[in-house]
Amino acid sequence: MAEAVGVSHAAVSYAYNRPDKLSKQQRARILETAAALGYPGPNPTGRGLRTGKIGALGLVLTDSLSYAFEDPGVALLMRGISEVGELAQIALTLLPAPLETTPAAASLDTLLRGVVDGFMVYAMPDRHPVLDSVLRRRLPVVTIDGPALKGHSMVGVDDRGAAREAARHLLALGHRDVGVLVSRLSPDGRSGTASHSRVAHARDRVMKARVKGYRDAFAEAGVGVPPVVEAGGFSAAQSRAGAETLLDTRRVTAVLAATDVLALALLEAAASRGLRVPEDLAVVGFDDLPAAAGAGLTTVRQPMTQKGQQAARLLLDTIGGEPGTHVVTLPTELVVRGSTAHRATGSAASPR
Amino acid sequence: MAEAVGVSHAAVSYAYNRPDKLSKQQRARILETAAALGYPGPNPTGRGLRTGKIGALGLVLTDSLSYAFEDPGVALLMRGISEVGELAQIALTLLPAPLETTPAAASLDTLLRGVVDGFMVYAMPDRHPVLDSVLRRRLPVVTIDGPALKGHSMVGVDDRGAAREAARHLLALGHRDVGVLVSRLSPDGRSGTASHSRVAHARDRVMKARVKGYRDAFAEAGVGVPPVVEAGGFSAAQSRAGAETLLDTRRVTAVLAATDVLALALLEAAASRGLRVPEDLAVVGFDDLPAAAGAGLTTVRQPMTQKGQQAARLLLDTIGGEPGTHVVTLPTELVVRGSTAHRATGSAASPR
DNA sequence: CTGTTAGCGCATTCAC
DNA sequence: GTGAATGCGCTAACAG
Repeated sequence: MAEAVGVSHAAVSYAYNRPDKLSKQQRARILETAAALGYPGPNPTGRGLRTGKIGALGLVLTDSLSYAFEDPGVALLMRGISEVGELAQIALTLLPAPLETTPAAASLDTLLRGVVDGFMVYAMPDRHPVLDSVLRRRLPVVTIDGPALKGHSMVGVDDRGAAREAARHLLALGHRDVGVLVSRLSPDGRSGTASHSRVAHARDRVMKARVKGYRDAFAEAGVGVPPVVEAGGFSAAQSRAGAETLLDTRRVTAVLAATDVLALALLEAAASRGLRVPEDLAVVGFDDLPAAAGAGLTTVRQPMTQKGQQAARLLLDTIGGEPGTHVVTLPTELVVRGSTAHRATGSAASPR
Repeated sequence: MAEAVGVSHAAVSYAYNRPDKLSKQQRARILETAAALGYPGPNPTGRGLRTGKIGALGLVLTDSLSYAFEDPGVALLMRGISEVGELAQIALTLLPAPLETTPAAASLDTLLRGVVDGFMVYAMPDRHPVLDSVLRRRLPVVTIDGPALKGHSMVGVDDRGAAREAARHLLALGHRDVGVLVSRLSPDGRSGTASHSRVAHARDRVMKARVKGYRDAFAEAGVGVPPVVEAGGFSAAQSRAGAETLLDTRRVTAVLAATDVLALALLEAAASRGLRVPEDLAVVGFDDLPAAAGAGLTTVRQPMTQKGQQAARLLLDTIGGEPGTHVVTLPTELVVRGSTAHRATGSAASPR
């Protein structure tokens, strides 16, 4: 420490944090000699230990971070978080929540060791062990898209209601042979047609809620339960494969894709086999990613950036000591574009 | 602390970090009572203070983080970093490097307070004050795409050489009336046609290097220096505006766009005014973003993900105590697609 | 205004 | 094997 240069220990601390508690010249001299000696200023770790505040928000993402960056939605979410974080001079720390197959000890390491003031948990399947780790830290937590954690805030949308509306749209257009395409119902890598039981036991709350919403609409309309095909994951390759599977095995005039990534893959798959959209195949997505507009995709818009903003604000408030458990539900909106702008005629696209 | 429950202070530390230095049952009992008492395990801040290692890499991004997520290249970079970081059980902390117009005190706060083991600095213009802050911390630093910092490693590509090749490609196709479109030469918000002097004093090294490369090729070919139009920033809106400006003010048969985002904006602008690509207008981009392939864009491929991987590895090595300053230059490659697959005829697209 | 004191939670010596 | 002492760098409270 630089107190060797004249003053005492605490004085230099004041020089940095409490300019008012020091004479102007004293402070100037301290800062000056600090610069001369190459003292980098108060050590953040020491300060953190003392104050209990680090200045970083943790964002816990499913599986590997490297996947997360493939998902355009995650970028929007982070963007929202950043906007709020920057204002508060707070950094954003990305914490991967490893696959459950990883050895337990190692898997929780990053979480348990993450130097943050609180956590935001995104897209975590039910019963994921990482939830326990996060809770164990006894820091403020905000979940995004659930799960609802007792005593913690949460932000999300009404996935079920929004999906219901998407399905109603298709039904109103006259579609009766409709397929449902989801990314994954549970993180076990399975793909293909999903049984009723698999849907019922799905651990991905969001996918499950959307499927439920779709079914609601079919039940209302007195139309039979639509078949559900699972891509097995979120990657572009898996999405494309799922789309192909659906088109190969089902005779449908329309598809309810539970995410835009799936819907976009479906559009490509349809094009590659010469299906016209929406004449031969109508497609509805979910999310309204930036790419959806360009592709003319009818989809459910959900405000990802706002989700991030809200989550960050909620977390910051909780860290700041504000009490209360908030559940924020953001609005969604069905955006009708070219991929469904057509009345179904009854001539279903047939399997290959 | 939980030593009230039987054993002493250090024992519980051993229980977590040195399983070998404790009897099996002792350790089991400690961990068990810890769980019962809800002890979250060693406090990361305390540990960090003691060991000097935090378990997080800082990524310093230009301007605001919220912008950063608009840039598809940043996502690829982060992806590469994450792949390496995850393996090492290291978190990634995003640090915004505020605009220079922000009050100095506040602007450096996040950097100086960031609790990380080292920094990766991306796309920082020359003489940006944030560089001083980073250096002041006396932590390991790796710059990505420069600037070269004495005593620190750096990873990048040969922007000038790659750009030269892109320009040669256009020249070989017979183009003589070529425009250059760049995002920004210096972070001062200026846009429009850039003077020779503005190019010479550009603070964005990457843009400057690419322009130089383009010019190299024109000099080689004995063709006059191409005009440079500056979009003024990286956003979609600015890119589009820059594209319009170029097409409005210059009579060109081809454009060298210094980034794919610009090239894609150009493609849209061209389409909206009925210009055929490549017949009326040839376009070459730079980066080879995922979207480039879909758009049939001829472009220079640079391995963004690998850049991230390399940077993270280099930083981890340095943190690990490995000495040496490395400069890693990754390879690039010209990818020819539809946007230039045509010989120029001499009939230049005319300004509106 | 200034200097002194105490401890934030931990990992690591060193004795036992 | 185990326990006790030391200090990582800092800030807040207090005494001058």
